[in-house]
Amino acid sequence: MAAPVPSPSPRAQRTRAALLDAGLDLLADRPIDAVAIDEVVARAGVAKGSFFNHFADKQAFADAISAVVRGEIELRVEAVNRDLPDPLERLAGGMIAAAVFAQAQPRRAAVLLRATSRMTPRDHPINRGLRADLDCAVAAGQIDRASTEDGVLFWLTCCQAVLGEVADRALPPKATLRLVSAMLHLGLRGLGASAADLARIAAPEHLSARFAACTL
Amino acid sequence: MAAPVPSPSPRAQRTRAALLDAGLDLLADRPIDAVAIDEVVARAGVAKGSFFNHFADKQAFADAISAVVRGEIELRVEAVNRDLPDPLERLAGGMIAAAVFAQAQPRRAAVLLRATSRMTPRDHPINRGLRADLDCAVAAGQIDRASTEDGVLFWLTCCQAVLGEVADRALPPKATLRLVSAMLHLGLRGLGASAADLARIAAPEHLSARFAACTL
DNA sequence: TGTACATCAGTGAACGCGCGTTCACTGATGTAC
DNA sequence: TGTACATCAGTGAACGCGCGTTCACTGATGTAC
Repeated sequence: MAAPVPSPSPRAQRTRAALLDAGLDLLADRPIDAVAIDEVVARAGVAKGSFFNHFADKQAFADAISAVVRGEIELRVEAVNRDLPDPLERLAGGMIAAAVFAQAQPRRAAVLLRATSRMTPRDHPINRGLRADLDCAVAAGQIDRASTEDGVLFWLTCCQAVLGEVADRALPPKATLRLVSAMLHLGLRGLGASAADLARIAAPEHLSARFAACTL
Repeated sequence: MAAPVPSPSPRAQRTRAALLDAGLDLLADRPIDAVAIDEVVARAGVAKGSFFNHFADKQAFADAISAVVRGEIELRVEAVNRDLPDPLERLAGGMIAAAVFAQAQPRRAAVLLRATSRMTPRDHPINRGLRADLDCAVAAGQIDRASTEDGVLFWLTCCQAVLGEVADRALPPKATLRLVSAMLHLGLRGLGASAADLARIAAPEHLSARFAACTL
């Protein structure tokens, strides 16, 4: 039997959302240890005790907030890659999603950049997809046969650099597009993509369209 | 007149060094906010009051520690690049230094990775050198003409990925060399280096020699 | 639809301890003569 | 070289407040009949 999921009441949902919103804002500027629960509840407009109705402790709260932001990015990755089978385009989609998110929500991106420093462990779902796309691109002869592990590290790193750069410098849309185009060139060429693929995937007009497909 | 620098007494130097050592060890595992000054002084074997003889406050202490580690890496970069004029070799040298350091001192590398998350601001000396090498490589026709800014971001990011990977996974020397060779391929090719330059610079025997030149 | 009761979520006062910072004092190091 | 004095650095007890966590109570929401 499916456990009778005790879906939380609307009131509880509102309180939880208010706490998460407050936390998202506060964690954009400071690490979790420098944020007092008093601040969180004050900003959320709820009593201090309510905090512990929703989160076991401070760390659980921080984890929940990271999960929220990661989830938002993953949604964008799915959106921008929907129905695109070309593995190189899918790799590009990850970077595009990171960039669009950082541009639209620089403060939320900052939260993620601060969270546990380095991104996602080896076999996180987000990396599983990335690895699959890399393997697929190798199989299709679009990029060099090289260690997939190294490729994952390399590509994730490039995407993270874009996320950080756009969020830190609060780049406007135009500059964001420029940066993504440049980083796609650097990154995909590093993987061994052909000049033709590069020109196609990093072309500004093409990117523009993909950026648009990335909104929720 | 040069100010009569009041060079600290040997006793003071010893105390300061003990505090820094203790901090280096503790900050490898936890962020500064999660490290109590009591722990630092206990490990250093000095009285709590001494801490404030040497550091204005906790944050100044954390900054000093970051500076120590950054300095150690910079020394290795200088060592490995000494008398090497080829800009591509010098770019590789930065990555090699990061890798060797992370391999020899994974805990110190962890301190740096945790410190203020993203690396060094735009015009930090370490980046100035990197930018010069990039410009130089472009001028020599070894890599593509592209935005130097993007190149700095890209290369720094690759080096940081290597630092993190080697330190986090505590890679042994062999695996470290393998990773550096792979990341040099990915990174330098991304910048547009020729196949010949790549083969020369990332060759394992050549790298081995450079690794050896990187000790202090 | 109305009433009684059970459960769920919110409230804010209270607690207590951990930790950064201060300070008066002591001992060591260095300097002048 | 020896003595007196000044400065520098170390010491650890004391302080006090900030903050995470608890808890008894209240009000709201949902359910049974």
